[in-house]
Amino acid sequence: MLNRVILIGRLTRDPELRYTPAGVAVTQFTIAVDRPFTSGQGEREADFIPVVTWRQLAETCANYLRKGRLTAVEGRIQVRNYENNEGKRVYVTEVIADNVRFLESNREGGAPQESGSYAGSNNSGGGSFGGGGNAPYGGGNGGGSKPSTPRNNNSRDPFSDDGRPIDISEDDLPF
Amino acid sequence: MLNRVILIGRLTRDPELRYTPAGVAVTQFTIAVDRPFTSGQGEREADFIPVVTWRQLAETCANYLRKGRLTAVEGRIQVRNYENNEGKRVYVTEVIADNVRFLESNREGGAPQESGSYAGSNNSGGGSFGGGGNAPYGGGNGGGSKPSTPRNNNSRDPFSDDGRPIDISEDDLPF
Amino acid sequence: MLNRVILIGRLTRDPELRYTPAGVAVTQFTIAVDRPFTSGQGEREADFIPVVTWRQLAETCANYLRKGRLTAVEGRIQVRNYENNEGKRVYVTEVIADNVRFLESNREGGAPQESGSYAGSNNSGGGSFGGGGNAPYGGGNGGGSKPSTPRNNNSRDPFSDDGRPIDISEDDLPF
Amino acid sequence: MLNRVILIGRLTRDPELRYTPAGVAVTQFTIAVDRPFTSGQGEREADFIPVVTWRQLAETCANYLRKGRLTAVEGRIQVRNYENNEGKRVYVTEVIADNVRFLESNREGGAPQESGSYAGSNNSGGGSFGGGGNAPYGGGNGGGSKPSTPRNNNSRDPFSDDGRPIDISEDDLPF
DNA sequence: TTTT
DNA sequence: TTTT
Repeated sequence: MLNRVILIGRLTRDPELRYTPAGVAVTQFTIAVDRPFTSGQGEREADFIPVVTWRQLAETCANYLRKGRLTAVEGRIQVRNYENNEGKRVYVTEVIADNVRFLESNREGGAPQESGSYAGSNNSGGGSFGGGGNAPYGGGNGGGSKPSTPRNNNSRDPFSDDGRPIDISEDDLPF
Repeated sequence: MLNRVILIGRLTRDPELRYTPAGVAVTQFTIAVDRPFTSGQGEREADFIPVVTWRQLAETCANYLRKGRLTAVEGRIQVRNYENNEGKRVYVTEVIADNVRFLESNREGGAPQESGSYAGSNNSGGGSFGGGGNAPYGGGNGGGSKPSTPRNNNSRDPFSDDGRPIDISEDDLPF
Repeated sequence: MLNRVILIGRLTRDPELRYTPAGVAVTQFTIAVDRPFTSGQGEREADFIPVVTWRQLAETCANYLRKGRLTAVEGRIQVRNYENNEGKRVYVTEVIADNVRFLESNREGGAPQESGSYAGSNNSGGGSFGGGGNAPYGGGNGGGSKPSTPRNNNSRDPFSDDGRPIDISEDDLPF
Repeated sequence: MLNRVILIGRLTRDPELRYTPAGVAVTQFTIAVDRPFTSGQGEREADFIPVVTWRQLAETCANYLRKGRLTAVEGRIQVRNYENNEGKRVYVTEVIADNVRFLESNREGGAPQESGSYAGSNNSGGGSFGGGGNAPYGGGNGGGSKPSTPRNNNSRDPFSDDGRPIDISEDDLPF
């Protein structure tokens, strides 16, 4: 009946923008959030929490977020599951974000960017990677930063780019 | 740097109280939270979110929560991982709760219990299931408790209806 | 840049539905939230927090909420100010809610209603109190409804008790 | 029963550190949070939200926060009231913070500081303004920043420094 | 009375 | 598999 998450942490990699077969933008990234205490061994640990954004917000995140950036994320916890190639049910827990705030700007030494986007209207999509990424608030994009090429290739990760269509079905589309 | 979750939903089962080898109480349960929208096929789905509580709060939850009960949970997302018996790394995402509110009492037809506990002091543990379940706030009640009348609500309420037009202008309209 | 509030408490009065001159529905109510500690004199105190809802949600609240009901509110803090009749600036702090959950049903002894509404589309307003109060999710129920059995909870639950020791190590112990 | 607030915004002034007669540190500051929409006149507005911190966290905030800094605040809404000098009851709404995160460092062009503090242990206090401000994490304090001298002098503001003891009683002391 |  |  109520499901609300707020996180502040840093991206572990550049975000990955994809499109569903129907052309809806999705971007995924992981945010590292330091724990508020140290482990038994005196080490400061972090939780690595997967985040998913959809549509306009997906494109904004792909355009503006980068590895290492301090970021605030607001959303809800979602647990989806699928059957892997060994016939075993795998559970994936993600934060579906509807609000993302960029707490550090693109420019070196610059101030945090007073931007971010609430989940916006549907994007009729083109399907081409990185296409149509409308900048919010008319801003220059701040650097050669086109959305990073995916680096990982683990068939268990629903977001890995292995040339096959993503395993997020249209059914997972929120709102 | 910040990691906060608030959930309201229902327990899918009775909670399970265990003790670590060192005698620290842990209880786990899963809370079903309905999604705020219907799926493509028009069905209302839910997320099943695992919750973990420790120490005194663990014992209180084990004593007072039951399958089906409406419950509010406050905590943080934790992602731990371990190697399974096939040598594969498995990731487990849980909400570590530090505040749990029982929104329905134990007795049929009763009012929600105005209780719940913040994470408390360490419990040196006994090991026996259900042992030591100290009632919060002085005692089993759960009883005839009709919704408490709000404490005081005299002329101080700025929203009392005194027949004059409201002082909210159109400018205050959000969204 | 981010402003999020979640409250659970009880209404101090029935909600008040008004309409702006342009016919937009607004309802206001105050929610009493017990403090999580007792005062120096050992009394349990509460905060009385004013809540405002707009449009469809305003009408739903006016139709379903009543004095004393346990209610969850999600929204943002707003501080507005106006000049009073003595020419003095008065500051008013309210929670502008975009999500309200009714944790107790209308009928005595009934289960909490699995309803509530996200801020919806504009309502062109009628002006008559209680008009148009569309029940959310198809209808008056409120009835014999014993807590719904959680939808499904088959073998997928990672916390089912299968007799083996739990896989949480002492290292996972927080705080 | 549950009362949680999370804010991200900028300080409108340097924070003000005081001590209660019993020597407990309190600091107050206001955080400006931009609204997520523009007003009818197309202007972007903000809410100015008063924040109070106690004890160790109060001293940390006084030492590290400055006007204009981007800051995350976690806490609860508190509504207290007192009688002003005209015998009228005045309501004051504040966020009592138990977690504050400094999202911008003290150094120009530097990275956000991975610090902040959870509400800590009591401080037996000295009573002298600015005394005893133990730096967290052993850090140098980062600049000529001694706690700002108070600037405002409105007898209605419980935090104004007019030479009289503050009107926050020991009773308001949380936890 | 306000921050970028 | 991870961020500063």
